[in-house]
Amino acid sequence: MAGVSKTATHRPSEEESELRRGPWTVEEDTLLIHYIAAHGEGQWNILAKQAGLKRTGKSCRLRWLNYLKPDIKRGNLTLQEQLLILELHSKWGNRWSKIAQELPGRTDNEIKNYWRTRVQKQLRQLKVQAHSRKLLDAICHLSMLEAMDQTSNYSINLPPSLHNMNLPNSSNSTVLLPANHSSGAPPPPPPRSVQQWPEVSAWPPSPCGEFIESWRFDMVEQKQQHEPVGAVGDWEVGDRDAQMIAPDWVLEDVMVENLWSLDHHLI
DNA sequence: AAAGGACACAACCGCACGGGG
DNA sequence: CCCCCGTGCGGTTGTGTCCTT
Repeated sequence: MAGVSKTATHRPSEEESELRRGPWTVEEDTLLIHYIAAHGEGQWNILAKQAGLKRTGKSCRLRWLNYLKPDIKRGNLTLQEQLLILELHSKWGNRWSKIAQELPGRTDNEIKNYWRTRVQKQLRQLKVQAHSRKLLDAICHLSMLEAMDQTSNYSINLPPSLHNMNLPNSSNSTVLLPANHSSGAPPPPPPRSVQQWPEVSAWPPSPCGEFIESWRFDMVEQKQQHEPVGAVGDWEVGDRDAQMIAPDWVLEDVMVENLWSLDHHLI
């Protein structure tokens, strides 16, 4: 990569030998930031020259959008963000930029890296089938489990897109998420009604339980680093939204078609 | 302590698309 | 209609860091 030139496709120019590649230096970052602060972004090739950067316009644009832009959010993805990525990927596939639009402050590159390094690894290890409803089911279980986690010091607010999923409305699969905990306070303990709040172990076994447990463990490990609730989305969880997915729920056709378009050889 | 492997992430690449000349 | 250029996107790779043996 750095210092590796693909000369077969590289367009030669008189300045080629001066073009820098690889990691950006602090000085380059400073140049780019100051130039954009004064002149705005866009016209990246011109920008690169006028700013005195020995980089391609493309490289400048990428550096700005993925790293230097002021509203870029640093740090680990929150649970909410991870769940949203899972859900959106199930709908849109590898449309990283589109997914990134739903996560303010996160870049498509970051989400893509997260998916390839974390999610795909997990799916591969657990041999979760692509294009299976199991995984989406697991996501819903996972959301619910996290929301009910008594040791959690944060609350989880499902993204609106999850509320719009085609969930069944059967009486034995409702009201598993305590409503009215979107203000940042920890979720209240669930009422001990067996019918409404069955013990986790008494729930219908998830078709992807191993995946869930693995994922939960992964998430618990990250809890120390989580941002305060509300730092990302202000998703509200209302009574209507506090519904749990049943094990036999029906996927919308479009979701089935787009579900987990992972590389088949990896699964 | 050292070596090798695994992992995470920044950065690059090719390609596609749209607008302007 | 064609060409050029800027931009955006998804896939891939290089490299530093962490982990394991």
